[in-house]
Amino acid sequence: MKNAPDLSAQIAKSIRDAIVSGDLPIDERLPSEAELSEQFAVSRSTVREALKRLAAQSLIRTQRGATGGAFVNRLTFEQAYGQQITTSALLLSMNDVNFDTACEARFALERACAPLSALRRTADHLATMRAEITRQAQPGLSDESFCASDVAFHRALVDGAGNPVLSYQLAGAVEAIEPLMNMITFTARSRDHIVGLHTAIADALAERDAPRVDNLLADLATYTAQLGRSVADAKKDAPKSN
Amino acid sequence: MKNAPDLSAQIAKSIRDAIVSGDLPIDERLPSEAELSEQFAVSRSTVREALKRLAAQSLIRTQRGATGGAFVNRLTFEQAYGQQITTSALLLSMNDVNFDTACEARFALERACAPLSALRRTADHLATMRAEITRQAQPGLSDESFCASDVAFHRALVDGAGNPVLSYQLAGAVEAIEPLMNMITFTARSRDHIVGLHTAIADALAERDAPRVDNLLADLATYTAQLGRSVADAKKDAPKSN
DNA sequence: GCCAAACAAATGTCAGACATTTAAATGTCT
DNA sequence: AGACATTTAAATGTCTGACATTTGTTTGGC
Repeated sequence: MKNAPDLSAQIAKSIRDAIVSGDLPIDERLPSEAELSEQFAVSRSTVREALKRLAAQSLIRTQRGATGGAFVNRLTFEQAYGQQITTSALLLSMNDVNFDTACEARFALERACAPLSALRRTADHLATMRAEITRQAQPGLSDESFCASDVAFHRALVDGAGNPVLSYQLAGAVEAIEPLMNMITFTARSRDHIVGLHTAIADALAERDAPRVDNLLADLATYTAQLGRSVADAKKDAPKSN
Repeated sequence: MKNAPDLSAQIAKSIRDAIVSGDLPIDERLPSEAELSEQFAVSRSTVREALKRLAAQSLIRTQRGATGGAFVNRLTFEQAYGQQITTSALLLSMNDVNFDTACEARFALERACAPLSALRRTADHLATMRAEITRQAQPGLSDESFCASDVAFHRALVDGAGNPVLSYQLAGAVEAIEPLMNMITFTARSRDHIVGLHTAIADALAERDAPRVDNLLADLATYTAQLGRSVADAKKDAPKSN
């Protein structure tokens, strides 16, 4: 019944627990690989594999040299963002999550930020949003760049809420959808529509008009879902041109 | 300028990119460690360290034996939940995120789910919620168990939205706050109040009354934030009894 | 045809060596 | 004494080769 995990996994778990429980405080140096291999009564390679596992989760960082070693790493919001985004993107693509579902989740969460963002957004956030809107309106822009700018716009909106935890949680929802959106071809007309909504959202945020932001986001959600559906339909009509 | 990363990190990145880009499809077998070490012109240990990194991210799984090897792993929602929760919990504790901030994020996101949950919740979700309410009302319950039940209640609410992506994103927000909530002492009166709100929320969901759910969640958010603040104040008055 | 034994291929583990990096200790010159 | 160069030591990074273990496949005997 028990599926005995590898030694390296066991050791990684042991150290991970010590970190999570706060037993090993931030920036604390772990014993050297040689010492760990003695403590756990395994070879150095096994210890190293365990440490690499922890490093992959950003739980530790390693330094070479005389005063080097493995140190408990303070997980920064930046690092957590990165992990969140890759995990989310992978989750979506590997489980064939349809655009509708991802879109619904994204806009539901984003609307949750809207009131706070209307309250707290700074001039900086507004400036970022307007800059992205300008980029989005440029004629020669590729679909990919358009999507990237879209993400940046929404990131600014979310960051405007001034709550780093919220920004972190939203990172996955907002960014992971980008690959899915990249499959959409944005016509000039649809771009116009989106840019119009973005402008209206920025204006409403400028006036700190939370309800209007909410309404506009709802409109944008509906419109985006429509775009996605039209792509899905087109695919159904002409399947596998390969 | 260039901070050359370790070979094992480079190789991990290389393989990770191949997986993320879809170049290596799900359940595809990677070359054996010996073959990889030839391809990348490094030793087997280095390859193994790279593979352990990927395993720590649930990107691959390994099997021993004749037809064994490393396989591209389908990231399940379950696995992603787990990663999300540990990362979120660590992020909060390591960055001394205050209760207010985490609480605000949590309830903002949860309120985003409310309308969808009112629309789609099944009898099952309601039953789970009512069962947790019953548990929460038991007199002898420890604070820890009370918190755990609280989390379960809110998980059911979120799951009621019937959007797995939403559930995934919320997992971090809802569960990671548990350690912070565990620092609160729940008096009989505060438990009564919370149980009352939970009951009202379940009732409103039963009637699919989205606006009422939203209002009640707002009340709960306010009340929870108050509780947290009182704990923080008490700490400020009597610092470091140690 | 079936069962057991041998085989083969893969990961898991170990031991020891050497390479590289880095900070600290030491030595030397002014 | 202070500045600079050199040596040293400790740690991680990498390589090599071996053996252990697991597991599917093949083979052989009946």
